[in-house]
Amino acid sequence: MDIYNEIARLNPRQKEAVLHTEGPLLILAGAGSGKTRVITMRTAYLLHSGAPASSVLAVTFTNKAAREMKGRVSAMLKGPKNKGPVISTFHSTCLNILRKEIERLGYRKDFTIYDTSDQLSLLRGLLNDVKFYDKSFKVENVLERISRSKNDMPSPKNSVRSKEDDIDIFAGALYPKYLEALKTLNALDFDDLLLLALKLFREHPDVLDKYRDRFRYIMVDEYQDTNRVQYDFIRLLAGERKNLCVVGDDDQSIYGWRGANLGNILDFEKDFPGTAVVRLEQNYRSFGNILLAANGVIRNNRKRMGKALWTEKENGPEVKVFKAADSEAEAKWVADRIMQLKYEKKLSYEDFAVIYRANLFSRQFEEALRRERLPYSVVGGTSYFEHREIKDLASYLKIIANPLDDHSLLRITNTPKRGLGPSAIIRLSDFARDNSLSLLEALDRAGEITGLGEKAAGSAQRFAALIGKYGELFAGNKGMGGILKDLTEEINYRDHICALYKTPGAAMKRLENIEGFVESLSYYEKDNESPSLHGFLETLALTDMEKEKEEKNGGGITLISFHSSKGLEFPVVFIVGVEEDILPHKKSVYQDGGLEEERRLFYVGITRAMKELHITYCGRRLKYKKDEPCNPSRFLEEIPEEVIKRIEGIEATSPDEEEEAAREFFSNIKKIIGA
DNA sequence: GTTAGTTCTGTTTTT
DNA sequence: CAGAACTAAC
Repeated sequence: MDIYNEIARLNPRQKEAVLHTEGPLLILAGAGSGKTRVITMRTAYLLHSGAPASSVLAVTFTNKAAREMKGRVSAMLKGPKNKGPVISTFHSTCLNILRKEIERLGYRKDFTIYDTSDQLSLLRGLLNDVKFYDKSFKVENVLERISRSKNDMPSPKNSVRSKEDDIDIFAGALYPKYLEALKTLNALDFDDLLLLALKLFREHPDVLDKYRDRFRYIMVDEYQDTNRVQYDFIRLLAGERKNLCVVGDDDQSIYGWRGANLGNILDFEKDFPGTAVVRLEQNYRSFGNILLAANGVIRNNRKRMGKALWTEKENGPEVKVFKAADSEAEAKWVADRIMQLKYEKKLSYEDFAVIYRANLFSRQFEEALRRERLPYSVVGGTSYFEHREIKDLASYLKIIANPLDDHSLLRITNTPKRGLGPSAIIRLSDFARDNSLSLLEALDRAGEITGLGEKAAGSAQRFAALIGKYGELFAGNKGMGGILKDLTEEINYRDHICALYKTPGAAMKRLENIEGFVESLSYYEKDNESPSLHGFLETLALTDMEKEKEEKNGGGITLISFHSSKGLEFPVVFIVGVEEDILPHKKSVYQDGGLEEERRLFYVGITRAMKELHITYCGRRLKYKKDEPCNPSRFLEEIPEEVIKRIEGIEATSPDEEEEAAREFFSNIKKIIGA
């Protein structure tokens, strides 16, 4: 049997994790400890020892992780090519359940999913009719609070709501309105997907039983990133059987700001008595010195399970710490160093990564690399779905798929212009409200509205008819790409875009995006067994459309943020901008647990490196407009000095910072006295 | 309904 | 400084 051979090649800890199939299991998988290998093999072993594939559920956070795991599992189960286990993200797992059962909760089945930008614009609209709207509250912050309260619902474990500030109170006041709005729009936001699935389990034991009976073995990846709702969901699903295996690394929890609850992993043993804990501490990725640096840093965190990576590999070169005069010098040094190493060690560009705290830092490195003609690609940044034209077209599809979605309809009633300005819209929405109609129905019956001009009424009715017509066309579920294309032509969207963007280049780009969007619908249709408009919209909302990204990532040196780098590895890593106020980010220092999370971020960065690690910081840096001196990060001192080799840049730190400060001081005084 | 001018604010990001 | 987001004026 092949699988036993494979298992025999594992280290003792790994083996233990793979062979433990019944009862709760916590795998603390350090960076580079062969985690993916263990969980795929564990899955294979489960199936091999007789568990039906459909009884195994593996939940991940990202589509990427799910895809990767699926690929590796199916490669391992080369024999019978029948259906594998269910491997999907939290959100799509819940969505699949809701699609079948949501009517139990009094929702309609044809709901649509609102992404963050939908949520924001919905909130903006709501904000306008709220009294105490303090403009210093940003919609984003309000949404964050709302989402937060959705995610850490009070429960015995965290009922203490210590800090309540004005935004909290405000968000609290808005919360019910927001929920109500979503409900009437027949829409769910991302949080709802999880929350409602949980509600379903809580309120309908028969449904819960059904799924408990089906999923007998559950695995959760990146468990340190789970929030309260996810925790409850999983715990319920695992039920009495508790064949629950969670895999994670408390030291790599870097999404606390998004609601991840480190307590979930720290308290797992308490919550599931009899848990077997397996620590995977042997690292197969990095040279010794890199691990010494990583351990040295992370050791300073108090809230953790405790774990130290070790390796059989040699120590390798020291960690280079470079102090640059300024950010330009930093970028140039990195570029030069890459050229040199590439040549010396015969590496390829793909072997290098530059890791920074915030995406905006990518710029200086892009410039330096471009100057030296080194190929690179930037990971992250604004997604293509943020583009207005994509959102417009998506809104068309949404209202077609979900006739109750007033909000999406609102976005496009006058896009492109069809003579339905604000006053007409107000009349229409009033009419809808007074007669408890959806906005679309109101448009259809615009003729009955007193005070609405004939022209506007006609336009509204024509528009409603258009939506109705395409509703029927799309209901056929075939040739949807073509139908969408017809739609864009019928509404003259092309002209709209050309009028909007004056430069031909910009307009061209937008038009290409539109074409791309139509293509992605056609592609979805071809790729899917039973395609539907709803299905497409779900894919749109729930997947990152990785193909797009991968095409964009044309190889070369990788420029990436700490957050996105998690899970990746590179032979040579440069961690840049390791300065106070940047790496422990200025704002993080005040949040509780903030500093420790920043430290974990640094730890994640360090452990990406396989062979060589470089850390850089600047003596001074352009901040907004001013050139300000900066200090090395406090985390640097936590790296054991013996693994470090310091390199000083040319002493360009102005020999007398004091003199400069003095000069500034005097010029300020001059200003004050009005000289 | 658009356009130009003004103010403000600068993390991390998946679903 | 640069980009977004909001306002005021055409």
